[in-house]
Amino acid sequence: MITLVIAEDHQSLIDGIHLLLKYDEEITIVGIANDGEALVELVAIKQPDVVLTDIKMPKIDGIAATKLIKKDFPKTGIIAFTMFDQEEAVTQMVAAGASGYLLKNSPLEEVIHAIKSVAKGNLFFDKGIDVSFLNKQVTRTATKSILSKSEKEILVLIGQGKSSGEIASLRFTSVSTVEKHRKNMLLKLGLSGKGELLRYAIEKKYDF
Amino acid sequence: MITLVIAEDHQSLIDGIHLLLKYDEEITIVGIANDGEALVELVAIKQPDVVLTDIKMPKIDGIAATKLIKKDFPKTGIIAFTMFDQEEAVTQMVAAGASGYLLKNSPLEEVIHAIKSVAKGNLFFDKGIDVSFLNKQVTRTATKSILSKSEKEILVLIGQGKSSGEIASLRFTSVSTVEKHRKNMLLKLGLSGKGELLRYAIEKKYDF
DNA sequence: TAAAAAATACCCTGCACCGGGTATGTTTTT
DNA sequence: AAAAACATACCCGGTGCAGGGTATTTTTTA
Repeated sequence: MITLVIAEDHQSLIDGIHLLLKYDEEITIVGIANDGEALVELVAIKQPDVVLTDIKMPKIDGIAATKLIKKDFPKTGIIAFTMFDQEEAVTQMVAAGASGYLLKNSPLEEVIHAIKSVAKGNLFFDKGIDVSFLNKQVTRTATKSILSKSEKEILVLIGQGKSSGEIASLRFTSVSTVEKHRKNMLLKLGLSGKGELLRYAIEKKYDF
Repeated sequence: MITLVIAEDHQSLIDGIHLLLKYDEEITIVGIANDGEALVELVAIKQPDVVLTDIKMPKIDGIAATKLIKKDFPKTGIIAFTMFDQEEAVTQMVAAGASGYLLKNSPLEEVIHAIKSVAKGNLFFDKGIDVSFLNKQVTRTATKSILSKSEKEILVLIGQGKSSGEIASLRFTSVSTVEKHRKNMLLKLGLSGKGELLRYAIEKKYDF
């Protein structure tokens, strides 16, 4: 018997999975959460074999929730169930400790395959996912640079529509510093042009 | 017997609805589309009683598809099934001719209620929807200004990260004209500031 | 057909951001 | 302890866009 906890903010999809697993002998749903915070608490109580979770969720997103769960319950198998097939989302979920990645535009039966596969300790990736870059991850670990703490803070503020001047005031630094961080981010992210940082900030925020 | 066509780009949700309606005596699914274009074609062939459609879809979005369907088959009941509860999305769907509006974070059983209700000729709105503004629509019709054709085209290009110069080349007009349209849009939309048009363009594009 | 709206195009000012540097102190990693 | 990364702060030049106008032609609506 495989025990399962689902985290997903669309009740309709949860109901669909419920119907699907209703007559399945192997899998039992032992809990449902509508946001990341509830998920982490629920896992601590129920300690399920497998967790199926969305990435974009209220309060805590799926990536952060996965990290928290894996820290306390490393043997829990976690499957991401989302509509985003972007490389970065997959990479971050895998880095957080996920064992599987499912797309919402795949048939619902895939959910069963994924759960059973992950419960056995295997990995499961949707066929729509390009896993080739997971090798690159090793290479990338060196280049993993991504953004520093200050840069991330500034990026969030940019996403909120703040100007460099406003950001400088909020962070008690000079405008020069903020602009320097902006330029460094553009370099790191391989972007160029006036609005591209704002675009990046908005899209990242909205995606997961 | 109620005949139903579903349009939705997430196969998993379609499968869920399928399971739900499998043993329902009243409703039969006569077709499924994964994008707006396929939906319009399918409706012309099957002429269903009710259509359940997402708003955000490839090729043609749900709003445009609804208008096309209503033009040729006005007696078809159309229900929007989406995760957006924003006033503008609801208003536009209703203006396009939709008879119902369901949210994806509602229980799946609501789908049955909505379909049966709309099949009888009634309207059905999810309880999560604030319908109070639907009265305002009358008032708004005068102020319906929204954006003109050229303005919308330019807004889409802005959302794609194009600069005013690039947009001018693409549209074979002068930069002055593009900038004039930008300023008019800022006024119409009540926005101000450097990145706000880009932000608006990106958020609208992602929402529906 | 007259009036309103949209599309076209230009003027000027000013500012926020980009692209390229340089520099220095701190923190983190090796 | 040495090297690398980060955070801080400044310089200059250039440009794209906002904010404020004005004006003409075409299209749409009343």
